[in-house]
Amino acid sequence: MYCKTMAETSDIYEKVMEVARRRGFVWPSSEIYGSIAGFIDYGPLGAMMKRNIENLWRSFYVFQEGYYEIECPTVGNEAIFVASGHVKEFADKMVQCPHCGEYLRADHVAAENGIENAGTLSSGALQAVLCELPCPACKEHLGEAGVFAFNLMFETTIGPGSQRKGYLRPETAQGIFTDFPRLLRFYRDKLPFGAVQIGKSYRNEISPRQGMIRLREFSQAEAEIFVHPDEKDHPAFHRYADYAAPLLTIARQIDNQEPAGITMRAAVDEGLIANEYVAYYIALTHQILTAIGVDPAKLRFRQHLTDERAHYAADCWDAEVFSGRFGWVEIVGIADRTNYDLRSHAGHSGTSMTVFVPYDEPKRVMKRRIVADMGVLGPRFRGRAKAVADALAASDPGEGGARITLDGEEIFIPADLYQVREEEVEIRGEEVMPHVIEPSYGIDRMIYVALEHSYAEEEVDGEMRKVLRLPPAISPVQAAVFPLMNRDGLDAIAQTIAERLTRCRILAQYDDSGAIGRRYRRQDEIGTPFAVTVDYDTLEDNTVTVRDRDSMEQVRIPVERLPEVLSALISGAITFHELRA
RNA sequence: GCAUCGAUGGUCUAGUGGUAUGACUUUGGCCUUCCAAGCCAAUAGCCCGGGUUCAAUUCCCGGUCGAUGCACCA
Repeated sequence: MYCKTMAETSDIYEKVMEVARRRGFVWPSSEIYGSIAGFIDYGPLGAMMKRNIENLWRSFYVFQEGYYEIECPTVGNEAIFVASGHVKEFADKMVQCPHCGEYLRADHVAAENGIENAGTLSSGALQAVLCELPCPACKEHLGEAGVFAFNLMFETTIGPGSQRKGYLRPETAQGIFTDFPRLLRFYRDKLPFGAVQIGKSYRNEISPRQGMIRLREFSQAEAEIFVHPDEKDHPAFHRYADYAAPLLTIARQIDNQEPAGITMRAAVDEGLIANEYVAYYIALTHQILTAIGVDPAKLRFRQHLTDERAHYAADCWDAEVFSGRFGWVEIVGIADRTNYDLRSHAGHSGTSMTVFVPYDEPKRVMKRRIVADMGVLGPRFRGRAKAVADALAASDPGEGGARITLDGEEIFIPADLYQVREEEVEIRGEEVMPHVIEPSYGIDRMIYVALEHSYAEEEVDGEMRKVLRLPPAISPVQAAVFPLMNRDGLDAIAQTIAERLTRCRILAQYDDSGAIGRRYRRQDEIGTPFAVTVDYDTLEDNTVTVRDRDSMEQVRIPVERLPEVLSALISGAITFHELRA
């Protein structure tokens, strides 16, 4: 009865999650009261690994790129999300069939019945259309079933009396946009600049059934980079110009082709990627994802199809990682969002969201000014005189006078009530509304794919060895320290070594329980890259063995060199193989 | 959200209208000079709520979580 292929594909997920649960990476949240789908706890090792991944991300975006991190509340007032479009757009119009109780997407039912532009109809219009249509489940007429919006944002109220509506943010980005004027000051009024935020976001998913992949509370790492709309060349593009990444362009998707490895320079030159900024962050993302242990052979960058991408976006690429369980999973979205967000917030808030960009040389232009004769206008228009003068200034006067419109009333102003002056004005620059380049990372998904891709089973002496081949930089524990025997003072030496390593900020775990082989296996399973063993030779010459998780090979080094050697191994400054040589 | 199926120590599992099998793990002890060795012992379990019944882990209903299909996925 059960589909065998499904059982096989879910294998890797089951295995990874079994280890993750048992060893303290990921747990169902509030398990003792019954967990709720879409919420997870990170256990001790998971929380450590998550922090390591976030720090690796920081090392790129904050340290390399110089985009400072900010931290905004997860609860935002309604106005933010009205402006961002989430209140209106981040919702599905739904209808419940009065006969069978089925929940349906109202616009989909309409579209299936040949209604044009069903997706753009208002709730009221949909309601009218749906009355006569049959429920796709039970075929009865939907009748007066009410169309309601199911918004994916969690709603809350702020303050006593619950007067004020708030939402849990569905993305961290809005906090950066709403701080734009402050950030602009912070970066001393110059483009380009960027800000990043790592934090929780919330989406009340209808049916989150994909474990760690689709969560209702999840962590994002987002960067918003504000650039001049006409200057989308990245100042450090040379860093990734020759970096090749597998690109699944729109054309290749239409032709059903595989992604092609292509350098960023070529991709921009050939117009495959909209600009250097987008290309730059595609390459940087490739670097980050492979650094956390994603298999490069299972990584691709897929360009959003024209109808898939938001109408305001100039270009959008998803970093997709292949999961044995979920297929190609979107991990990162990299979009050129143009000035959509800033324009929207400027409009709704009335706050200027522009940057004054001075010209190299101030421009002198002849400008025609229309100056009203207030001495006459004042008495004639009284309270409206100022408005008339302003309208006049913006008008285009004809021969005998100017026609202006004020409060819907057309007024003719004779030419003798104003002067037209041709003046030379100096223009020092212009107000520019920046465009936004947005790389947006799903941290939880990064953690899952890092675990899945690093999970390995191999046979050693007839026994199965489970090992997480995590890159040392993201392994929750970086070194294990064992006494070969739990006696003859070996244990005391090993404990001293473990303490010394932790003082050097290498997270080391001491373990003297059970046979040495068992202890190696325990650490293999949680991805600890290196294990130090104190043996009887240590008593003679003060050397210990360092064992490499992946090759299970060992090398002897003096105890005093341990912090230095392990640090180099963990940072990748040297490889274990080079150490052995 | 609907439909089908499932849920037994930490993990994987056997089984049952009369409180539960085995293995692994874990802890303590013995042993052990580098990859889950051996011996002894201990800890620990029937998803939650209601119903039927003298008695429910088992049967029924509802819920939660998970798998699958449909729907959904800004």
